[in-house]
Amino acid sequence: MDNRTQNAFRALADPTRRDIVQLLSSQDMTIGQLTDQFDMTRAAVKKHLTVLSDGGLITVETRGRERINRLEPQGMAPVLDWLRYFDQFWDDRLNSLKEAVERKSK
Amino acid sequence: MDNRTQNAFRALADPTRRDIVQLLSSQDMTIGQLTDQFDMTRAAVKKHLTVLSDGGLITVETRGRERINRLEPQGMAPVLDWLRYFDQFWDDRLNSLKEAVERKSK
DNA sequence: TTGACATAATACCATTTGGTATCATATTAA
DNA sequence: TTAATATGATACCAAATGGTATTATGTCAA
Repeated sequence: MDNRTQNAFRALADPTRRDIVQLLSSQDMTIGQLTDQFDMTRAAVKKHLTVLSDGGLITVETRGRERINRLEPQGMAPVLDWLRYFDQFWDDRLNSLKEAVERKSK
Repeated sequence: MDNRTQNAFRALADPTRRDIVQLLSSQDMTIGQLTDQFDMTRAAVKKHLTVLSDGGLITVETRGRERINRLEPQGMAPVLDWLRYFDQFWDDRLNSLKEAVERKSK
């Protein structure tokens, strides 16, 4: 049982959590800042952050009374590894992904 | 609300369903054949197949009294598209993914 | 036509999930 | 020191989820 893979996939299964990941990709944020972006309580956002943390997708740094939530890029690795299992099935949408990465790395 | 993306991520969130996807990647299978691979009832497997179908990851072809479950590679596209959003965050595990695809396409 | 086979559908159940409300804790600033 | 701020923790709830058992439907073969 690969818990890292399971926890990462589980973390990405909820739309609010995927939105949080996108928000954190542009900027580190506190729970308070994140909560402002959603129509739910801070406690609910906190639960989502716990699931994201369990999934290895974010890390938290305490700074004074604030806690900075930060995207952990390596956390996506188990997901990418699992997807690679299906090389032979992917269509050219994956090729465009590949090309985008190539453009970036130039 | 992008239901395709949500349904695909949801479909991949369960370990049994990911196992089913892997099994179907090597061979099309009926429910009966799939059920043999798991320690659960046919009804439970059927539910997972419904979720996978909702997620666009499999298609079903009726052949006589059998129903052949087949992997639908394009179904992974919404997931890949979403992941591409994070180009700038990915580490070299993505590069190795890119390289694997390049090797294949030669 | 009848029985066996392959599957679908439904009702039901325990647990998990996503949310709220409330209370507790720690830090900053006046 | 005390009040405001930022967050954590807990109890609780409704709905979704993952499973079973049971019943129904359609197809193949003798």
